[in-house]
Amino acid sequence: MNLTDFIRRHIPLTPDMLEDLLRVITREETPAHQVLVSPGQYCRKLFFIEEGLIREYYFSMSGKETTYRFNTEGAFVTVADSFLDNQPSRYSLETLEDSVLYSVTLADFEALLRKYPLFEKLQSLIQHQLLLEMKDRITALQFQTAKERYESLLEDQPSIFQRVSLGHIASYLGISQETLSRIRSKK
Amino acid sequence: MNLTDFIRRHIPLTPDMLEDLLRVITREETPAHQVLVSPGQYCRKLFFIEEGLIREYYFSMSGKETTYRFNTEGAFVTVADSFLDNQPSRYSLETLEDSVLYSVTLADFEALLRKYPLFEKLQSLIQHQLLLEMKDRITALQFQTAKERYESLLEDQPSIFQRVSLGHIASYLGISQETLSRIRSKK
DNA sequence: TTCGCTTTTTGACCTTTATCAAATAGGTTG
DNA sequence: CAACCTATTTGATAAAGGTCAAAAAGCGAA
Repeated sequence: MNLTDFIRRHIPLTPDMLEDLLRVITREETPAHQVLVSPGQYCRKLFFIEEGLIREYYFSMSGKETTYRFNTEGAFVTVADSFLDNQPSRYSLETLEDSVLYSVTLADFEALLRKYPLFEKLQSLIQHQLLLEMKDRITALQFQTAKERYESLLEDQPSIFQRVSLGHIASYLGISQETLSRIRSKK
Repeated sequence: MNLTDFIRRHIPLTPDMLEDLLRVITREETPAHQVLVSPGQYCRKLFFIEEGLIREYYFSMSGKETTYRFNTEGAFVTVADSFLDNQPSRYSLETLEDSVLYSVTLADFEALLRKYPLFEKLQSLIQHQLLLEMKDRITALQFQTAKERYESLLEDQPSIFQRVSLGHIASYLGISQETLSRIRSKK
C-alpha cells in the first residue's frame, strides 16, 4: 500500500499538495528486527508502513516485555505520547520484518496541516480510528476471557499469526505464551 | 471547577471568545442516577463537568455491565465514537451524583474552532491526555495484577472510592466485586 | 428503634491462567 | 545429514480470580 494512494483514498491530492508532501517525507528501507525507538529516546517521526510490520512494546518495572500493538501495511505508526508531546518515550518500536517506511517530522506535518487544512480530515480520520480501537481494546481486556480475545484477533488480523512469534502475540493478548499455545491446540 | 476558569488555565480568553463560547454552551443541573446516553442513541453533546460524576459503561453480549471510565469535576465527557463519527453509541453515560454540566454540540464546537484556532490548543490538550490515559490503561490491563491496578487507582483517583460503589469500581478494574473486596480487606 | 433495602464482606469451591521445567518441533548452517 | 539454535508444545503444580450463596454491615424511612 503506497502512501500517496492511501491518502488519495480519503482526500483529493492536488499537484501542489503532492509536491509539498513529497518534499517532507522520507522513504526508508529498514531490515527486520531493527529498533526504531528505545525507552528514553524521543520519537520524532510519524511513520507510514508501505510494507512490513512494526511492533510497539513496553518494559514493565520487572523488565518483562509486553507488546502494546502490531502495525502492518497501510498503518501510521509513532509513539504517540512521545511524538505529540515531545517527551521521552516509555515505549519501543521495532520492525519484525524487512519494512519500507515513510516518515515525517511533527514540525513538517504541522506545516502541511496549516498550508492545506484538508489534511486535517486525514488526521482526524487516523485519530478517530485509533481512539475507537483503543476503546474496544480496553473493554476487551476488561471483561473478555483470553480465548475470546484470541478469537477476536484471529478474526481481525489473521495474518498476524503467520508473521509474528507466539510470545509477542501472547503478551499482546495479556496472557502467557503457554496459555496461548494451549488455546490454539484445542481447536 | 468552572468551565471558563478551566479554559483560561490553558489559553487566554478574549471578551469576544468568551461571548461566543457562552452563546453555544448550555448549563444543565442533572440529578444523580440519570442516564444521559443509552446504547443505540446518538451522543450529540460534549459535556464538561463543573460538579459531579459521570460513569461511562458498556453492556457485554451476555448483558453484563462494565464500567469503562469515571469522569469527575474538570473533565470533558462524551461517548467519543458516537459524538465524533455520528454513530449510534454502544456505550452509556449516567450521572452517579447530582451534577452541574455544560454541554456543546459538535457543530457549535467546530464552528468555534474555525473562528478561534486557539481553541485547537485546548482540543489537542484534551485529546493527548485521553490518549496517554488510554495507553496506560491498556498496558495496565495487559500485564498488571488486579492488586496492582487497584493500587494505581487508589493513587490516581482516591476520591472515587468514597463516591462510587464497589461493583462499579470492580468492573472498571476488570475484576469481580468479591475479589476487590478481598484485596481491600488485606490492607 | 426497627423494618426493609442495598451494599459489602466472607466462605467454600471451582475454573482459568501463570509458572517452571522439560520435551518436541522447526529451521539454519556447516 | 548432523549439530545447533530458537520457537513451540506439553506436563505438573501453584496462584489468582470467578461464582454462588449466605452473612454482615450500612442506611434511610416509618
